[in-house]
Amino acid sequence: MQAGERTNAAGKPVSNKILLSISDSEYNSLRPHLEYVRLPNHLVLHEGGEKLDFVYFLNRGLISLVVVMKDGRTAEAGVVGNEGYTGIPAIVGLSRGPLRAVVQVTGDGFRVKVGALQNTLESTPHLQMMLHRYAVVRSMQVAQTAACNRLHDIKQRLARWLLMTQDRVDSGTLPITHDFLATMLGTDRPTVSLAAGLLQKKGIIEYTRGAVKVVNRKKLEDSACECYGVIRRFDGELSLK
Amino acid sequence: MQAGERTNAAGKPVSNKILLSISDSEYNSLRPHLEYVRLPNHLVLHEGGEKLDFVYFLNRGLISLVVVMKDGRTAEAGVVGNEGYTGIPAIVGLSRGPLRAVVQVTGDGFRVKVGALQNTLESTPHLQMMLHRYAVVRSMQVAQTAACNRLHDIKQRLARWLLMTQDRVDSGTLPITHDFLATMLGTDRPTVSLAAGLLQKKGIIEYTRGAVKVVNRKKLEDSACECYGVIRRFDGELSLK
DNA sequence: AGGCCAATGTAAGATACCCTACAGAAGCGT
DNA sequence: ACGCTTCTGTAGGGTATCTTACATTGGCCT
Repeated sequence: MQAGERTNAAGKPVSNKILLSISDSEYNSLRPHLEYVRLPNHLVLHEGGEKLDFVYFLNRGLISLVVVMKDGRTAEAGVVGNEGYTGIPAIVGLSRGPLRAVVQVTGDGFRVKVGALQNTLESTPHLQMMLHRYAVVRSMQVAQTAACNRLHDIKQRLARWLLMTQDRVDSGTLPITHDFLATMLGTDRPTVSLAAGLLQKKGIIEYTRGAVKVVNRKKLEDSACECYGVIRRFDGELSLK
Repeated sequence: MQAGERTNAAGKPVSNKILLSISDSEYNSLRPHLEYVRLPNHLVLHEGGEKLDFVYFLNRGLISLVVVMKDGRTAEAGVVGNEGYTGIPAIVGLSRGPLRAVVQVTGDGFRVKVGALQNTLESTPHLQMMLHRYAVVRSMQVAQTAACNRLHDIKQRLARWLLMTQDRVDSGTLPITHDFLATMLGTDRPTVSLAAGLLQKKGIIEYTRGAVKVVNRKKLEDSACECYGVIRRFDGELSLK
């Protein structure tokens, strides 16, 4: 193990940015409670409205936060990568969260029981601040998404979504079906197929069954709305100070 | 002054729920920094992207939080009433916020310089927790709005918006123009006029120049999407614990 | 190879919404 | 009363999207 690397009690290495940003002593308070977890595609970490049992700190991969309406229609409200964690309501003492958290890109991370985290937080002010700050920054991202959902068309939103996702994946290929995209983008499958088909015709992406490959990143950025850049810049706020 | 009432240093009474919820000692720490302010319609408390100088605690009225795109189009991402405050980013040390905060319903409240609040917070853990909890709850509301903007049509959203606004106003009449509604709902004015005209034909609302009156609250609720109830219930989380 | 299921292509009709333009009406000041 | 400004009514064309339906394809299992 190299100097500066962190692991949990079982020796699993940490690459979550929040866990890496705190002091040794604060990290050691939390360390015994970190349980390593693999996060396979489409795993639901939390169902909207249910009790929050765990908070998840991601090492790799991507989690989608999704609002589910009564009729089953869905729309993504935000995403979480290794800069953050899921289960924000738990850190202010709320036992339930309204959003579905689902793995969008396979990865791994650590989970902590809500009670254990709450106990730990009393003696780890810096960690507490980082968790609160992340909550605020993500709220900004959600706000931008709210406006984007209203003001930008499906082609722009699809491009934005692909960019945001690709930023969290090592390879250039994303394991995604049109159907899944539809639930994220809050539309239906044919509409996604149509928009994706246009991007493909322009040589910006290529896709086969269940896999999208970004061919021309530059052009994809040109196809996206300003929201991609705006949201990306919010992430920068996390490393300030 | 009755027992249990609170005032600022100048004797102005407090009806903001957060300021009323904290202990005497914590309130007294903050009290010297509370400056009473009137909040007339359409006053912009904060422009998106600019420096956050003040945090505002509302007594009465309503503040809209609006995302402004580069081309000038806008959409509302959330609202603040006397249950909350504006300037959330400041409480986690961020100096700028992305949202425009504009007075939607005339009211009043108190403002505190960001620096003074940050200093005070170090010795007021309960206030700190209330501020953080409110930030999280509002984030839930914004997430619901994000999905609502995508999945529900203009009639439902208009009804929801009128309900949410009426909840913060004493009278049944809201001083609002269609044009202003359009910037909130992220659409154009004729679309608002059309939707409002339908509600009026059904005898649910009545309006004249710049004023909307809710005639049949019950039917208005039936016209709104589920998001009204969902968001309302989130507010309930603030009084728990 | 054959069969099956999931994923994608596509199309036609319906609808909602945007955009632009203009007319009418209400308030306000002089 | 007059004119100005702001607000609202409305219309018509264009576009994006939803809805539904069906055909086709690719991959996987046996």
